[in-house]
Amino acid sequence: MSQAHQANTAAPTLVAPGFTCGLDATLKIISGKWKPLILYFLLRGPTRYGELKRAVRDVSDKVLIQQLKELEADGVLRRNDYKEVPPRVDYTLTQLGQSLAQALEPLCTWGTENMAEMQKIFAERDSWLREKQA
Amino acid sequence: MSQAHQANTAAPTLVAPGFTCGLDATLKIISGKWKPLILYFLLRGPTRYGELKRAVRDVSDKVLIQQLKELEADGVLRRNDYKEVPPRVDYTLTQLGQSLAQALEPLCTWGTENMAEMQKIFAERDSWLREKQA
DNA sequence: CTTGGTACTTACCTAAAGGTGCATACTTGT
DNA sequence: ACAAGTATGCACCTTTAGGTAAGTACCAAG
Repeated sequence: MSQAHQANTAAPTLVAPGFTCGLDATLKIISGKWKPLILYFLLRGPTRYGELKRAVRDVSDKVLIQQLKELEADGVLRRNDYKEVPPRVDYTLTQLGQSLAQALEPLCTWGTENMAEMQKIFAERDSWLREKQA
Repeated sequence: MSQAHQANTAAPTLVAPGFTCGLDATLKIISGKWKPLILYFLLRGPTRYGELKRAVRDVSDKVLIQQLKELEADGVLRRNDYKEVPPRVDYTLTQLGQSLAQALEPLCTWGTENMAEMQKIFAERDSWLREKQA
């Protein structure tokens, strides 16, 4: 019975025994408050930093830059520095990134299609939480 | 703090002006370390709490319960309490939840298909970060 | 009669994600 | 001359999501 205390030392088996499927791997990449938005937005094509920042509303410079770097390190996007004098930089999806961003589309669609439902739910959620907390 | 820029109609337009599409709404629901996994796993059908906990490896009771509650509040899953004496409870996707979970499949597929690439990348990432930090 | 399994709850704590604000180096517009 | 826009870097701070460890009520098995 005593299941040999498997040293659970973060053995990076990526695919956990049986269940987790590839979702795990994907989540490791898109987890970050703005990453999905960034990726999805980049589907529109090369985008300058400033555009991106204006598009992803309410993101701070620090975090935007940071997440862009991580996404770059993860090989889903590429940074293009034109080394011009007022800095000019833009970001593009790699092949990998494009397929990833496309995989996000159903989520976007779902959100759009259920927008109405969502609004109701987000309203109800408050009262629901309050009940439970009281 | 007061982003008084937009004195818009008090109605939170969910879809930010122009860009954000439904992805925003979706992200509000699936953001949570284990939520996508939970949803995706529930595609297999009604699942007891214990099963879920064993399936979603390394999640703690507190958080699992918590995320289940939130997902329930968000109307994507339903909790079934059989009110039996050793507690028996299971969780099922609602119609809404099912469509959401299905929208997650491409992500799962993507992760699976690019598993190899991911492994390389996760390895490289470390050295990449170290370089940049040094 | 102690242990284990069921499905939770609660109090407490920590790591990390994200936000704020300042600085940079250069150019264009007023 | 000075503000503004360009794309960042950095120090600092707050929030919070998530983890830990304990307890609950009940039953079955050893």
